[in-house]
Amino acid sequence: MPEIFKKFLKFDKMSIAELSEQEIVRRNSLQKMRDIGIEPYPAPEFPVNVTTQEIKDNYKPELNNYQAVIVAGRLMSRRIMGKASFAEIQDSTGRIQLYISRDEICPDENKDLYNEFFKKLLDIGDIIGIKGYAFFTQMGELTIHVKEIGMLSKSLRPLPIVKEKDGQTFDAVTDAEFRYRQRYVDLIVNPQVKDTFLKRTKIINTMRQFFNEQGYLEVETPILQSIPGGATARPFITHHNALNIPLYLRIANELYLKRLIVGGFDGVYEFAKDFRNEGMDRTHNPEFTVMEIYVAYKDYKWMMNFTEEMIERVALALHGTTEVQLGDKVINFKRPFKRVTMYEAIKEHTGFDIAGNTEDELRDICKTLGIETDPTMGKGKLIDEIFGEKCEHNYVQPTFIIDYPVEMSPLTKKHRSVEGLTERFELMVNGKELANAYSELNDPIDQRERFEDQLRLSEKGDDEAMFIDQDFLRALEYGMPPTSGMGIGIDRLTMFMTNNLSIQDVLFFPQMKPEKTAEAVDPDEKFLEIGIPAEWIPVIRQIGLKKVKDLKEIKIGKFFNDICGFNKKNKLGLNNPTLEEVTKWLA
RNA sequence: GACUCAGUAGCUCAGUAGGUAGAGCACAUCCCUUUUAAGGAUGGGGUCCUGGGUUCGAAUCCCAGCUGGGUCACCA
Repeated sequence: MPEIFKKFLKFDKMSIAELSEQEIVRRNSLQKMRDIGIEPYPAPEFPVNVTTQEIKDNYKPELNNYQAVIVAGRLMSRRIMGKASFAEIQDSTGRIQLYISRDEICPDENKDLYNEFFKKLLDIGDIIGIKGYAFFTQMGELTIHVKEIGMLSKSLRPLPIVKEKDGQTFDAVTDAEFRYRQRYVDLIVNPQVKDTFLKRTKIINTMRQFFNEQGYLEVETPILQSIPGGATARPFITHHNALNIPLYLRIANELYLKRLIVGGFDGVYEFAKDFRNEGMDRTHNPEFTVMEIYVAYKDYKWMMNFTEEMIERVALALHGTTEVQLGDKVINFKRPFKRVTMYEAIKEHTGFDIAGNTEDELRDICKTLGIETDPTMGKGKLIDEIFGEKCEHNYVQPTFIIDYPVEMSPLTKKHRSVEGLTERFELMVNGKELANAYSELNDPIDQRERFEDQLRLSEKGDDEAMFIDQDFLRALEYGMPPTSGMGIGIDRLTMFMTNNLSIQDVLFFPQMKPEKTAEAVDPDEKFLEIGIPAEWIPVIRQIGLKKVKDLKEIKIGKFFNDICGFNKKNKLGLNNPTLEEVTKWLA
């Protein structure tokens, strides 16, 4: 029997033809463990009493502490030297070395636990539990001297092997597709990935604590909305069967939070997943996290102070300093942040003072600056274009851009002193918008007119103009106190705070195209039924024909060539069938 | 959506003016009681992303597609 087929014959499960050599070895080990009485997936709890990090932080030989530790983790490397071995396990806090001596874990005559279980049946990636004591090796490495070792979970798939020495990493898994589709593997083998996500949670916890200290209330509002309001974006649409109505995944939660301010809360906030059916790139994922907060009796100037205090606090909580590395730049989140009006920004970066300019004048300015326009653009849109093209990218250090044109801000209160503007700010960091805030529009008549303006835009073909939310207007008509609200992109904030330039690196599971699922494989019997000799079945599977049905769709000549070619190429030594025989198989 | 780069062993990657597919780690077998990214020896493992085309011959050249990355466009 040719070597190549031995692995296929050990199993008769239908999927076995798909397995790599190493996966087959591991499945064999799994069975052998059971044969010698070791359950590879035991049920009882395993009473861990310490983490590897705690031992590293606190072990002192002179104190003689950590002499009865119980730790559990994933086996990450192994160096076997006869009757003694070194290995590393990794728990949620890091890695630690193990020292295992044959005669200590096998005090009796039977040395199977060491010779069979540890040396042969255990694999890198298996999850084990150990009992032992801490000590330093002659090389000065903190190590656990193992007294007992036990199986907690068998790993059937080989992990990528990543090695490291003196901070230098070897053979790191860098393939983006692999890392995002199998984030669980990324987390196991790339420690800095875990760190990013720990920081992400710390950012959220710091913000939450900041809000709660001031007595603001964390709330939840609907994700399924019948009118997707509060922002301009294309929504995802779904359908509710019982009500037989379309529902939309929220693009924002603004209008619901304001309803709660109407209802009498002084401050409400929500960490919210929003969904937008638009393009994906380094800074956009279809679902993303936003924190929105609304505080009664405040205005946007108060909110600027509040926002910079919050962000400075986050930076300090994470880094102990306000200076944060981002790519080749250092961003300083020390408050106060610079404040620049939109008109000042445009004047500074283009030389044009556009205050009081008409739409036609703005259009001419755009032409001079080389900015493309189209006739549907109104005054606000033109100003927004100029800012976006010529100014935005210049604001690397945190800067509040304030006082936006009214046309771009349908939910914002009109400016207290300047005609045509609103009381709005955006916080720019590294040339990107990080936060957006207003003095909220609470005049229900003005709000209705703004919605109607949006409706007209929609009728002109702008598919992103806002819908009119009649219930929201009804709420405003009961009276909403003067309120300031702010929204901040948590994914972007995390990118800035963790020095990641892609949103995919701050989301555990970024959106990907679905993987093609491997086709099921017909079992041997199906192939035998149509007269194919057993020794040819693996060959047929290897050339990509997984099902008997596939054989009906292939040309006989190609099939004949392929299987004989495979036989020759791999030196299987099989006797090639005749063309007549093959024709019968496929008949 | 446009342009562009990439896809070779479980992982990281070589490779060829078209001519039998390579390394390191991992894996298997054997030797070794304090090793350090990797002790020594031997060995197994590939639909070179998929499908067409050119050719005596394609992993390599051409076309199309799939998946991913980057840039741009669109968009908060």
